Amino acid sequence: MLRLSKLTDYAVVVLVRLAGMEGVQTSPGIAAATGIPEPTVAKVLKTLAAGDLVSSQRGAKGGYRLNRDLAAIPVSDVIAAVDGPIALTACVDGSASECESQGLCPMRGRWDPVNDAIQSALSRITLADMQVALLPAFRTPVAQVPFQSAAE
Amino acid sequence: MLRLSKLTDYAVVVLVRLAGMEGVQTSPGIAAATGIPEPTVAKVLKTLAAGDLVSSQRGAKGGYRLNRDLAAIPVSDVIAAVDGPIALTACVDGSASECESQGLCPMRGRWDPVNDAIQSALSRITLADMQVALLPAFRTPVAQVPFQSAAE
DNA sequence: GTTATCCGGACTACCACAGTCCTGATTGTT
DNA sequence: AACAATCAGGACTGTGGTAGTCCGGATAAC
Repeated sequence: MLRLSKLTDYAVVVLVRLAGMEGVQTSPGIAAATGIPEPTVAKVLKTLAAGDLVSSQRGAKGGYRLNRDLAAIPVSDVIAAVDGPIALTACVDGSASECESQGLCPMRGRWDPVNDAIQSALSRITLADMQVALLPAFRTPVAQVPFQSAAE
Repeated sequence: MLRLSKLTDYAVVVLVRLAGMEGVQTSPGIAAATGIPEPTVAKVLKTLAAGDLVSSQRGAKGGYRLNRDLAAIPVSDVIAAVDGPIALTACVDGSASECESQGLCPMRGRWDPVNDAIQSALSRITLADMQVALLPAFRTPVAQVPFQSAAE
């Protein structure tokens, strides 16, 4: 299923929100704006800060600020920051230390072309691309909106 | 991390092995040849049979046979057969039933372009491509095993 | 000094996957 | 006809990672 962590999705939402405002924004503020629970938002932001996607400012009146423009952030960067390096299988690159029986370990550099293809595909899609898909559905008041099955 | 299930990797190994022989092959035989535990091989083969990638023949002298050539099997098909439909997030396609608050569900059709890009990339890589990366490493130890089923 | 905020962990509950096993159904062989 | 070999389709359990929360400490504005 190629599962992608929910945190990564949250990260995209948070980053887009971060891009929409001027100054720094606080975790609680973003949480309120996005509907994502505050502790989770905080966790995501900390992760993104560690990945150099956002900058943080401590203390009162502190908050987070986007480092680059949305168009300069490929999805692969977000995934790498939140979920770690993009790799389909356990032992792909450097972690080829203990692959059971070294000789016939089924996993080899075999998935490398696949990894590369995915990495390449994800590098070409930026958050700006995802933002446009987000806009029509977003911005709608949380209230009302019985069932706006927009996507698809 | 875009984790891919181990079963999918096993599936590739099994399929490549299946392509290397002429007649039908049994689960125990493939298990011995690949080093993958027998029950796991059986499970993978059953899954692959359900996905129409291999055909099965019951009874004594039964076994499995590859349906298409390796070059005609894109990786995406294997992943879809083993891990289910390729989708990065939980609610992408039909499962848009209960996305928490319907109004501001962060996940939308937003990841669709990403999904499409990955799907497209995976469709262009076939098992034949992965086989070449496998060959040099394979063929080594554990050979010797005379798993030659009785008559052949 | 007080307050608001980020930092960096530790921590728990849960769910999907990995792997095994069991009971049938099918088919060739004796 | 009985037997043996094989696949079919489950159920089942242990483990690992993810999701989500929370706490004490550091930093900076007022």
